[in-house]
Formats: sequence, C-alpha cells, structure tokens
Amino acid sequence: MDQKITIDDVAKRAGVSKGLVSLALNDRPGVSAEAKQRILRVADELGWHPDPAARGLSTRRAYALGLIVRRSPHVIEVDPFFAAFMAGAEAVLAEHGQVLVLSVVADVDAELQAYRRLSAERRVDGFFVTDLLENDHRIDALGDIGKPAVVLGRPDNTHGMPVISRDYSAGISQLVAHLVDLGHRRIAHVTGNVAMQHARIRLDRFLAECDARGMEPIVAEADFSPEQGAVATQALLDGRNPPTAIIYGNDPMAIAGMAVAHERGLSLPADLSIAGMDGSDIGGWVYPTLTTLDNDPAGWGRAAAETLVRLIEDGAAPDVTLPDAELIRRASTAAPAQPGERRTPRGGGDTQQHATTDTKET
Amino acid sequence: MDQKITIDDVAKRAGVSKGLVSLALNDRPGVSAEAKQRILRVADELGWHPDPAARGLSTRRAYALGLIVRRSPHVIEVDPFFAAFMAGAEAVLAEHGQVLVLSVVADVDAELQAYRRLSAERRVDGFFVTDLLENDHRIDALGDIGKPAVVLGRPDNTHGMPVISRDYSAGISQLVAHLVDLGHRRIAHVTGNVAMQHARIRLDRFLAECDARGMEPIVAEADFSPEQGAVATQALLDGRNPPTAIIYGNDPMAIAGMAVAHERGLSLPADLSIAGMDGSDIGGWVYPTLTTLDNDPAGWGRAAAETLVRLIEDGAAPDVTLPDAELIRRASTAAPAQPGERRTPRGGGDTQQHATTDTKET
DNA sequence: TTGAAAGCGCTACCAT
DNA sequence: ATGGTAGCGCTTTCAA
Repeated sequence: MDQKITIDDVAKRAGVSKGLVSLALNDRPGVSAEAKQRILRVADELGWHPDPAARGLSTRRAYALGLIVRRSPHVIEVDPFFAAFMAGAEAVLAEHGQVLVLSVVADVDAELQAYRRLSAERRVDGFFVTDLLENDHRIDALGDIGKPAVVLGRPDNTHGMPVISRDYSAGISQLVAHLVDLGHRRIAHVTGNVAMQHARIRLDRFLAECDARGMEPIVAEADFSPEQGAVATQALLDGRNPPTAIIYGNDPMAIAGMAVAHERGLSLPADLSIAGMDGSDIGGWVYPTLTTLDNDPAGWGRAAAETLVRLIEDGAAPDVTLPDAELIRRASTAAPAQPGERRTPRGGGDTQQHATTDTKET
Repeated sequence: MDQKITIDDVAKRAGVSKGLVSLALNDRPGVSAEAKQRILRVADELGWHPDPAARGLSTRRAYALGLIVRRSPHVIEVDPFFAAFMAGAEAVLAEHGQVLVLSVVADVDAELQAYRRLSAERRVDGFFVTDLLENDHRIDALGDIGKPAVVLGRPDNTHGMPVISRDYSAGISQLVAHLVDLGHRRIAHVTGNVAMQHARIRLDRFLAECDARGMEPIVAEADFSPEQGAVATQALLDGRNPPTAIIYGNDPMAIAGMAVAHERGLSLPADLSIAGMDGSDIGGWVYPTLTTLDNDPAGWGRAAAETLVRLIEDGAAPDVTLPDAELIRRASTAAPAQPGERRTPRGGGDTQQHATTDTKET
C-alpha cells in the first residue's frame, strides 16, 4: 500500500542506473530500444510511478492545471456548463499524467487572489480562463503572474494566449431566422451578464439580426440567474407592446421565464415562444420542451485541456475553433397566435417533442 | 514573477538557518518568540511561500485532497449538488493551504481506477467519498489503498472512516405529513438510483411513512436523470389508479415530471401535487414553484473538508451530523381536486409563491 | 534556542 | 548508450 518503490528499485532490478530509467520514462533519446523496453517492463512489474513532487522539484513543474470558477452561489448550482466542462478537460489531463485543480470563488477579487495563490504556491503549471470579460483584468494579471493560460472566448486582446472559441453568432442567426420564419416580429432578448464577453457577443448579434430585418429589438438585461430571468420576463410582459417571442441568454433563465408566462395563464408556445441558449439536458424535459442552441461543454473542456497541455509542453499552441453552435428545435417555439386568439385555454394542441427526438439544424 | 525565493533567502535575510525558518513556519516548539516573529515578517516581506513539492518530498504529503465524481454525462449537467459541494469544500481547503483535485468519471470501474491513480501517483493525501452505495466496493478499495477518506452517507460499514451525514428521513416524514395533511392518500415516490444509499434511505423512509399511515405505497424506480423521471411519471399516470401526489428523489426528476403532467393537460397542483428533494435553486423558478427538501450542498462540502483535513492532520476526526433536512413548501403541492373537479382549465387560482418567499418548516 | 547536514525521489549534466 | 553525481527546496535529525 505505501508506495516505497522508487526509481532506484527500478534501476537496480533492471540492472541500469537511475539516470537511464529517467530517460526511458520520459522517452528521451539516448536509450537503446532493448534497455528502454526492459526498464518499462520492470517499472510496470513493480507498479512504480514517478513521484510528481520529486519530479517537480527538479523540473519546476506541478503537473497540475488550474480551473477557477467564478460564480455566485445561486448561479453555480444551476449552471449547465462547468460540470461537463470539467469532465471533458479532466479526461484529457488524465491521459497526460496531469491533474485538475479546482477553485470556486464568488467574485473577481477572490478570483485574482486564487490565481495568485495557486501560482505563488506553485500548485499548477497553467490556467483555464473562462467567462472572459470585456477588457478582462485577468489577462493582464496572468501576464504578470507569468503562467501559461488558455482562454475561452473570442480571439481578441488575449496577449498571445491561445483561445478556444465557438461561433455562437451563427446559432443566434439561425434562432432569430427560425422565429421570424414562424412569423414573429417582436422578439426580445434577455441577456446574461453583459460584462461577460459571450453575453455581449450574443446581444450584439441579436441586435444585428433585428437590424438586418428592420425589426425593433427588445432587450432586457439580466445575469444568467433564474431569478433575474424571471424579473426580466415580468418586465417584458408588462411592457406596453409585449414581445411574441423571447430568447434567453441561457436555459435556466428561459425555464424561469416559462414559469412566469405560465403563471400569467399564457399558453406556451401559442401565446409566447421561448428559446434558451447553452442547451442543457434539462431543457428537453420541461414543458414545453425548450428550443435552444447547443454548446457541448465537454467539447470545450477537451479542446481547452489539449491546448493547455500543448502550450505547456511545446511553449506554443494554436487557437481552436469549435464547430458552430447549432439550433435545437423543440416545442417551445411556434407561430405566434393571432391577436384575437391570445390567452386560449391550454391542453390539447400539439404533442411536444421530447429531447430524444430533438431536431438539430445542420 | 518567477518565484526564485527559497527558504534560504528567508533564512539569510532573517539571519538564521533554514532549519529554524522551517520550524517557525510550521509553528513548532523550539523557536524563540522574537526569532519566530522576525522570520515570519521576513517571509512575508519577501512574499515567500514554501514549495509544496519540496515539502512533500520530505513529508510524503501532497497537500491536496481528491474528489472523484461519478456521474453519467446526462446527469452531471443537471446535478444540483456537486458544484456547490465543491465550492464549500474548496473554501475550507484554501484556508488550510490545501488544494482540491477533481476527477469526473462515468462509472464505478473508472472511479476505482481514478482512486488508484491519484493514490499511486501520490497526488492527494485523502479522498472525499460521495454517493455511497449499499455495500460499497470503494470502502474496501480505499482500505487497501490506505489513504484517509471521509464518507458522505450513513455511519455504517465505513470501516472507521469518518462520516458526514444528514438526517433526510426527518424531511421525508415532514413531506409525507404535509401531503397527507392536504388530503392525499395516494402518494407515489419516484426513486433515484437505489444502488445509492441515500436513494435507498429515502425510499425506505417513504415506505415506512406510508406504512405508518396505512397507505398503500406506490413506487417507480428511476435514476436521478430527468429522462427517467419523465418515464416513471408516464408509467404512474398510466396506472389504473394514479397517484394524487408524487415525490421525486431529486428536483430535476420532479421538473421533468411536471412537464409530463402539463403535457397531459393536468393542472398543477390541483390535479397532481409534485415534490422534489435536494432542493435546488431552479425549483423556485419553475411553474408551479417546487415544494422540496433543502440540502445545503455547500454545507456538506465545508463539513467534509474540515473533517478530512482534521483526519489527515490529527489522524482521527469525529463524525459530523448536519442539521436535518427541512421542508421547503412552495406552490406545487396542494389539496387534491375532488374526483369531479379533475382536469379543470388553468389560469386564475392561487398566486404562486416564489423562491424569495419560500416557507421553511422548522 | 539554534546551526549544520543528511536525506526525500527525481532530473540533468558530465563523464566514459 | 550508459553510469555517476550534483542539485531542486524543504524537513528533520543531531550537535552545540
């Protein structure tokens, strides 16, 4: 149980020196094929693993990568992104003998502190930077800190850090087009926290899409929390000329918005079409099932981890562009009711499409 | 940026030897008050942090604790527990100079492998064991592995590992009593994955509560996923004598169950009362707002982290019992409609209670 | 109370 | 291609 096996044991048993074992392990040149094979076999027999502390002491590496999640307690529980992102990232790290070190903080100050701590204590070799802000302080701070980092966002202003990005704009175009095709002309957008770049990009694209169609955009700012999603929805529906469709910056807000509509006795989607983003599994299991844009958080995680590992090992890594977001059409969007038909009692009507029968636009 | 400051720098500047600095840092006896003070001041001035790799090489510690989350990709996204649990745990670990190492796996085999890897590679000093199974293999495996661990579960069969537990039974009693008080006699339970101890405990208590009241229990097995929650709900409602109230093993299943009911044109809660468990934030923002039992995942995280740190440092730590789960009464539970009244059109009726106005039973 | 020195397990360099 | 050896930064003896 207590691993007392060291590189010396392996060296002795294989009849070579420690140095050679080390070279063989890190498959470096200068080891004969047969020696290498023998060494690796012996290591395996003995169940030997190099001690990362000892390695790190020589190489000044931690063999660990850091993810700092900044979320308010009320958003984190409901966040459809991080758990899956971590799963994707961690799977890749494990293949590379690395480990994921996680920190969860409530605000930007605590986040900067966490970067500094993990870095000063030499706990990690690099960072994943998520939820990029517009003019993000962290980019500069990480520059000072001097640790490699990959950024999830748009390839701007990242001071040469590799960027993982996905074109969400294309999905928003599809979504708006989908609603317009159904006959909507008064479409609203409930934003996420627009201090975040991805929320801002979504808003900008929404505005552009409205503009291109000569529609007056309706916008309510929120922050990705269901609570704010509900508040924004109330405000929109209380407006003098309420929208016939609402696009939310994420699925939890959309679900909260649906609840508000239901509570007012509106029939969905006849009286109001609703769409989310960052498509989460739960969206396929609410009533009506939620039209949304997919996001594949595990894919983000894998790409980010591969890039960060490569950045650390090779000193550089190319940006990665993930496939465009795709529209997932479900039952929460439909043609708007004619003015006279509003507030119809519910029941009957369309059968709803379940998640297992999602229609993905390609 | 590149931390080249070592214990030697501190020793030199403070005019003492490395050894003394080390003693002072770990506040061990044998250092004069003034020397200690001076050393710590100098260390602070220099911004020195001991290198965990170097420390670990001497002490055979990793100064890191491991959490391995076993969840299928479809459950993890929606899981209201882990993100908040990690946040709670990590906050405590940071105070103790420790770090949280995270792994996400899909099944039990991969989980055991992850324990072995993290242990063999000496990445962590101990583990958090969650989702305890009945006769959990991991307990034995961890015994072999020989790393300290704390278990989230019921204090049985844990071979002397400290246990963090919360009495969920009390909450279930309250919940059943609440429904019975409203007039329900046909109450169903949609279970979580009953291989997990907490799902089993909930089921057992539900059965006991029914038994105590002479009610025939109705049970549908599921696995915590919204999909299974929906399937189970269909089956229950298609039964020859459908329940008037359904208690789900977690909130995502309850939300999926609500959707099934809505889709059938049932009016909630008049035609069917619905309750969840593991109360998540989102439950306060669906329609109707979801009656549930709270769970305070961050509290679990803090308690578990404190216990594990103590176990490692002192060699032993007492079990912790968290406060009983409490009923959160919201709008999804109400008196059952009289037979004749079923399938009333919705709208009007009760105003729903929002999350901000939850009623907590004490 | 303090200093000096010997490891901890590995990598990396200099020989051969 | 291989062996020997000097560190990496800390903790922990053992002397003084």
